[in-house]
Amino acid sequence: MQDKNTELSERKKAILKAIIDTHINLGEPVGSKYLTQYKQIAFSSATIRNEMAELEDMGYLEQLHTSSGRIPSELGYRFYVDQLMQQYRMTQAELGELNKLQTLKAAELDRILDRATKLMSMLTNYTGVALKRAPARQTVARFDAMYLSPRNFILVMLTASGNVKTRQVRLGFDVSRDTLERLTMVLNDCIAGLDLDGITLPVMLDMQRRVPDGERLINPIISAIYETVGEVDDGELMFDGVNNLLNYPEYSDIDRVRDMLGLFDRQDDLREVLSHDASDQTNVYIGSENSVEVMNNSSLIFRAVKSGDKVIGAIGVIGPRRMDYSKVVTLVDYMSKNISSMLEPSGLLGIEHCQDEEDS
Amino acid sequence: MQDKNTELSERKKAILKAIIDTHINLGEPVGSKYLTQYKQIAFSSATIRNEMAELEDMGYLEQLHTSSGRIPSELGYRFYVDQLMQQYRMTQAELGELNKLQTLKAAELDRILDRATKLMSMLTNYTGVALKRAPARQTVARFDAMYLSPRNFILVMLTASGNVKTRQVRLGFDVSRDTLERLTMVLNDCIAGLDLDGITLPVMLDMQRRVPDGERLINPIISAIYETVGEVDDGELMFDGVNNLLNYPEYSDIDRVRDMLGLFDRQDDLREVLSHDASDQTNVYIGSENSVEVMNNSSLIFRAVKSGDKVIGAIGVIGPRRMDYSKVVTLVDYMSKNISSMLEPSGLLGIEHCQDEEDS
DNA sequence: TTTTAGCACTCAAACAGTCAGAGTGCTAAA
DNA sequence: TTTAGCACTCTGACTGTTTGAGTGCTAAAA
Repeated sequence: MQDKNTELSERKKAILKAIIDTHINLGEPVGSKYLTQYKQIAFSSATIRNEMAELEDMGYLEQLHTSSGRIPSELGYRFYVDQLMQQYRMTQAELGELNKLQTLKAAELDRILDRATKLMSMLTNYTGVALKRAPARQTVARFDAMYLSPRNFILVMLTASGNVKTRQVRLGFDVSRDTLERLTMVLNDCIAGLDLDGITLPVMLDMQRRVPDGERLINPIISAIYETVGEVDDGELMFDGVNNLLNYPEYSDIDRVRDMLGLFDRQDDLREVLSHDASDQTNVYIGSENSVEVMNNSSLIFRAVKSGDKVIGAIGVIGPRRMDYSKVVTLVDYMSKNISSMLEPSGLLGIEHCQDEEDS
Repeated sequence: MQDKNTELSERKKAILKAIIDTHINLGEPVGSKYLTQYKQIAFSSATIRNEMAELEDMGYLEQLHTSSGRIPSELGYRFYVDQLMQQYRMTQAELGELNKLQTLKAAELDRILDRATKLMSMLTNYTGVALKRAPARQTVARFDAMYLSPRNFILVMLTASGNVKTRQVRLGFDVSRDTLERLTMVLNDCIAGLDLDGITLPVMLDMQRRVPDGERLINPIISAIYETVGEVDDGELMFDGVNNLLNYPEYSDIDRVRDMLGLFDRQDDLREVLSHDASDQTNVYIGSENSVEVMNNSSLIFRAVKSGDKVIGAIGVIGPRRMDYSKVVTLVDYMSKNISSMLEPSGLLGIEHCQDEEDS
């Protein structure tokens, strides 16, 4: 066992890099003989073998059994990501696809992230993920109502974070257009800006007094609001291209597939990870560096998406441990910056003191 | 080969039923000896063997190899579903879960179907699917706008089919509240009720004249409308519990899993099937009765969901061919009727001649 | 001192052979 | 018409063998 502090020699680095590069490509253990074809490594297989043995002692490589080639260990991948891999150069086609996102410049964040996720999965052939963060507390900033018929209307709610939620309300009795208008006014007046706990009995009684038919009307409205806004909303998780993973032999085991599908189904683990970073860098979690157990054989690369200084989400890619780190890091980087630049802070949360101005 | 027209003897029916019941339970070929434990079949294994051989000749059973037990053929399942299986009795727990859906009585169809899908997958342990049909032509019945800031507002569109779509619009210049109000009025006046092809140049020019700042304002608005309403919308497909399927040995083959995930990913095949039935009955597609090739080893049970006479969607379950038909048919039946009854026609599409009344 | 050729060694994967067990079809007796 | 019994078939589990890829080590070459 050699001293860990020893810097790796250039030759060792070259060999390690070559091993990881080919393993990422082919997915199989790499043997000493195979490496002789690289012109950067002009030595016999025997020499390479010695180096490989040392690299294994140092913890950068692993062997499945005595007579198999080597595969990179997590430490190996880590070193590769930190120091070895070369900058990926995006193709024109890739740049073109990525820049298409600009078309959605004026659209909602949901839509942007959704498209971005699809794009990432398409360009990388892994699974694209994105998280839209939920604000700490959901409050409705503004109410509006759309009259349909005497017993039907649509309640439109704009949350403080700039989301729009709608909810159809059906009543057992008739309501006039005027009443509806009055209702919107009172809602904006009394409970806009309050979080759900703020809607106390006195508030409700007050509203009931101020709206015609209030005794019958207010209660169903409030519960509609509760249902819609109060939905457990820890942030929306999106993903695309889960079945891309099935093309990699790493996921040919049915249990692995079950694990991954479960991960995407339950969502909470991923959400936890993705929302737990506000830094201005691209995170690379290799295998078990991630605390989520079912991801121990996968890697996750993601980066926060910001609007100004505010983290409003994250976008990333999940794939096998032997992922094309160079390419994925570059793409995630570019994509995240791209989206962030699309979201000038004035745009998305630009609700200007709407409450004060509202009342007639 | 016996005459197919011959009615099956009672004994044959009992044996066939027993075979299918146990195969559905255990998932393995059923042998003659195993069947002797049923008290309804009080014969020796030799007798049963003879009957089984005949049932195979008649096409109801199949054998994987000479010395294996029998499994039901598609014809066998068909006969079972049509004549043999007994009525499933829902448990109290199941009924309770199903009836919980009533809480959403006043909610949108999306929400109802989404919950219903989850419920179906949960109760059956297969995959629940639902389709919300798209109307023949998407038109916006009503516009509304919510002012956020001088350069930001939210456009709320109510489609003719009762859906609400929202779209944030960000402008490069300031717009006043009054202008926005005027804009809504003009939109409702000029293009509400029109389908997208109806928005011709003259119409747009007219609108530009009638709104302050119209030359700059109308164009981005129209393209926002196009983008939002014109999205390819063949009906929304939802599903839940895809990974339930992984628990069945039928799907332990990675290619099968890939096929199924692809089916849910592409959506169009399923959408095609689910939207192609307006009957008042529960459809049972066994294996290759379904034209979708990747579903040849699965079964699909679904039923249209109606609002009055109008078919507005469908709900169903996908599972392995040896599905618990009795249970699933009963649940799908109940669920579909339940939802249909929640949607009195007056409720969901109850927009009453809104266009005429609108103008000031 | 470093590199390399060569050789013995190890292990997985593919293949063939054997065996037990489950289930069958058929025949002859009940 | 039913059934006991037997010969037969096929799968799956297990074993042993072979092949080939790749290794570590040693001794010679550079």
